[in-house]
Amino acid sequence: MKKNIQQEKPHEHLIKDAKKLVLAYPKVPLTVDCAIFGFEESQLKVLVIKSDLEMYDGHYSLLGDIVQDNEELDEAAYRVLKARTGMNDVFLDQVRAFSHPARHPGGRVITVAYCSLLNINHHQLKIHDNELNWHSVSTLKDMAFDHKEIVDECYSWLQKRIQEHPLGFNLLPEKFSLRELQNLYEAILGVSLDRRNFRKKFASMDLLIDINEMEQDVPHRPGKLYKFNFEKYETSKRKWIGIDF
Amino acid sequence: MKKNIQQEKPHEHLIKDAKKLVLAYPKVPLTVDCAIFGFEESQLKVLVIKSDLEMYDGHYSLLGDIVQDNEELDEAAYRVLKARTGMNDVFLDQVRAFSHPARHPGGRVITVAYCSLLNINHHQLKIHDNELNWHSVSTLKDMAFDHKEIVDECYSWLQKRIQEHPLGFNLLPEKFSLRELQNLYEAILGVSLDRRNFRKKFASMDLLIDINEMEQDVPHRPGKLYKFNFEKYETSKRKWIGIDF
DNA sequence: TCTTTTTTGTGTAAAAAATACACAACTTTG
DNA sequence: CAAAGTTGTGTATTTTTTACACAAAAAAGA
Repeated sequence: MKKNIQQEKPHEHLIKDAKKLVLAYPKVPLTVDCAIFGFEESQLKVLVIKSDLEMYDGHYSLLGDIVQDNEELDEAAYRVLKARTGMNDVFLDQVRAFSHPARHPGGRVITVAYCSLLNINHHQLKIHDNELNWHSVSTLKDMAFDHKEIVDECYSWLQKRIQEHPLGFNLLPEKFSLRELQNLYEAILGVSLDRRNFRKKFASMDLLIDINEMEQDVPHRPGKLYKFNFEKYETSKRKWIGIDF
Repeated sequence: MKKNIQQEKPHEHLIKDAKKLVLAYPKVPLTVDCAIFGFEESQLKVLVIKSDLEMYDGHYSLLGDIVQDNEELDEAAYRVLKARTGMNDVFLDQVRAFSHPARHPGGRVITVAYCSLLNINHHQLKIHDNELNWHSVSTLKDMAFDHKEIVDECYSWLQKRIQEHPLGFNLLPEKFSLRELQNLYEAILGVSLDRRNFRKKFASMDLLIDINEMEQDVPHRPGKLYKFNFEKYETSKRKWIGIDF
């Protein structure tokens, strides 16, 4: 009863013209939105701009733009970032796509959210624009579109990420004190941490370079300054195996 | 020198017609692709189908489809999943968007990748189609489009996720033995784990329900069967705070 | 210049978690 | 009934995490 006649390569069903196929696909408008975080006065801030849609008058929105033809999503996000901050070499990572059909009042627009981290005090950064400003993440509300949801998700993403990867250093100046570093972690995670254990933890990682400089112009005893050893980190990333939930 | 005249509400720049705005946006074809994982014979498998594009003749691709008008991405992914597996209540989560302009030979198509986990032996699941089959993840190569990259990324995502969340149970039958559970973790993480420590770990979590049944039809001493206590897990999710990289 | 305030910098003890490791009992198979 | 393969369990060691206190340094203000 074995059937030996195998119907190999049923060529009759194969599509020859891929271009024609794609031309028939429905298309949707696609944007990127960037949650650009900064750290100032021991607070996590996010860069927002007044919405230019009348129905969202007075509400803030994230920086975003249309994705251009033949532009990668990462490129588009980076373009938005560069256009508004003038900065290069900024940390940027995709978080996820948001696709609720009613998320944009003008009709269906799908957006891909990006999370970006930068040092607010960087010299290249010039937020002259009155409409553009740093807003404390904790007091943010009433944003345009679904941007509050996007910020919330990017913030959660950041909270998790910062515990597992050395992202936080993107928010600090190149040289920083252990107190600044701890303030950063406390602000982002929303917890207070034991100072001695915090320092011990970073000491045991051995990824901070003591540059033998002290803080300047602080209204108290200055602390030592450190740099993060990105090079060592890159070469010694360890893979953690464990089960914990 | 203080300027008191504030230009409040520059209404002249606000956009009234959001619909008109969106109509002017460029549009792109958008798809979803699902990396549907299953676990069989102590191996992680992924559901693949022969590509229907002539230029990818003989190559496998993931299951995917166009995102329809007014369809959410999650919906579209779920629709793909349901159409091919007939299954409901399947684990599904967005991984990320892939947007390389040359990723599709027919022109620009952006895709959003989803990761799905299901029990291969589930009774509703019927992979009759000759062209559709379970392929071992470890031996997968030469896929159509950028689907190998997508699978790799979904697999990495899964490896990380399974250590922090109880996803793995979606790949097992409702009742499973500790050996099956350990085989699953070992296969996905690609490591071997100490049996006693593995069991101790799960015992200490106290999330497995001993249902007082034994394995049937195994060619050796049968082990106890357990269920995962999803209810308890949901109510007792703990937030872990720590720094480790 | 002296006192107050604030912050830096450090160590140890206890608890918890992770790791390494071995043996007896059970079930099936032949 | 012997052999093979697997289940189920405990303890000792090491590592990691946590909790906790005090002296010294610098700045600010009197």
